[in-house]
Amino acid sequence: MESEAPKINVAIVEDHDIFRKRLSELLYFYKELNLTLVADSAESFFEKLERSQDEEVPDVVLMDIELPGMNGIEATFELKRNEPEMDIIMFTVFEDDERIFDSIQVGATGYLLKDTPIDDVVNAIKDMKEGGSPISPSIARRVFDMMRNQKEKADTDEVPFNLTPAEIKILEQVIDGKTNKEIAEVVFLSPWTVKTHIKNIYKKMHVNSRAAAVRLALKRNIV
Amino acid sequence: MESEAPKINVAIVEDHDIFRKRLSELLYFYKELNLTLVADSAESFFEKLERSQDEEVPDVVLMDIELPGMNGIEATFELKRNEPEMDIIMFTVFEDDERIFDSIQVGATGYLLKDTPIDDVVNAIKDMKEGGSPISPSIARRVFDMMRNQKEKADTDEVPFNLTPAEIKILEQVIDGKTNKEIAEVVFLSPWTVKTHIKNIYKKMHVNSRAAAVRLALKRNIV
DNA sequence: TTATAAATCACCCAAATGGAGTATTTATTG
DNA sequence: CAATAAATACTCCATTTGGGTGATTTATAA
Repeated sequence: MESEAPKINVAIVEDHDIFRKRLSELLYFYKELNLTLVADSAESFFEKLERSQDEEVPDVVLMDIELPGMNGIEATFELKRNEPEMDIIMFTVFEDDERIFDSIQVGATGYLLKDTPIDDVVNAIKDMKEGGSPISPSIARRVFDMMRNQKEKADTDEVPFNLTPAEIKILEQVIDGKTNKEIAEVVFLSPWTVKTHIKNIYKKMHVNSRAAAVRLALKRNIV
Repeated sequence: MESEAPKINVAIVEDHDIFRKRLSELLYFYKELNLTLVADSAESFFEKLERSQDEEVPDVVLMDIELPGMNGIEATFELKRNEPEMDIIMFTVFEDDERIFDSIQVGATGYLLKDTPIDDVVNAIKDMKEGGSPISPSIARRVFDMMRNQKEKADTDEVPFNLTPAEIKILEQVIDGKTNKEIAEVVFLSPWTVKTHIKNIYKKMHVNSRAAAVRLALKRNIV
């Protein structure tokens, strides 16, 4: 009965040197885990992720929210776009509704405060791999509150993607089922420019196909 | 002042031998027209259309509704799908609401009874090329009536595409922005089957891209 | 029983798409 | 003035689509 379950690959993204080191050291003691990737910024995390071997790709990411450059929520947004199956725990000292709500929106699986004991963090990681969503109790309370009056939040969310006027114009054409070339003729732009706009639209809307963009745009009447 | 305007290319689709011949002969006398394509069925019409040179492609089609095999309304539906700029006059001896309504729906530009004098037919053709929609008076009356209580008709139209259960299932996946391959995995089918279904969906929905299909499906909540 | 519709799988090919870069110009705003 | 956002244009490349054709199986209706 050596290792029944495979080790869980864990990554840490944390800019605070002392906290990062301490967390790394502590996690080494847990044989169920395999610390494969440690970064001090979202940017370096993505770089390292690209270069990592298959067997080193993290299953779980402990993501600090307050990061220099790209913050943890943006990073999670990007990460879930490309690696939807990766579980991400947001780590923060703050517990404001905005951050909690946004984190959930962008696809975080868990949300822990930084004062969570290391044992609980490890349990959280294991819980997640079994389909759970570990959340610090104080955070959970906030989440429940938000759930109760989700209406306002939902309304706030109706002002979603900050599409520029040019992008909206092109998105409308996409919704009409036009090809890039056809759109280019309508708006008097080069097809390449149209393509660039569409790529930017995809990034902002968090999709990667016309069909998905149309669906989202109609759902949140951007039309 | 020879030929100010270019000749209008005209096609005839009519299975009744005598009527077709007579119409062809009469049209020859009109120098504004250029009879380039005469067929006795929708099928042969499409065949000939494919093989016709650029300068022979009809601008206007005189389409009989009562045809053996594919009827004139279906043929118009198909034709407008591929040649939206082509003007089609429906020709028939009947004047029932169903046929009139369907003809308009599939994109016919004009609707004439077969007893229309040849001069009027020629005028109808010229009218159409100037943006008009020639309609026999008795037909026009019916159309106006339909306009007045369009509500019922519109409701009837809300049950539009007879998609099969399998097709609906796949359309839902398309709406979710999935690729054919991804859909194939979800529904346990080969990607080729998925593709076949999607092609059939397009035909039924009268579209030719995922974006357009999604838009239509959402507009008429097929979801 | 013979059409007919539905569902399934397959191949070919041209066109369109999505993704990742690079680069210039023009506002706008701190 | 420098930094930033927006708009514009272009290249390369792999993947996906859309369209055409053809074929088999099953079920249902004429």
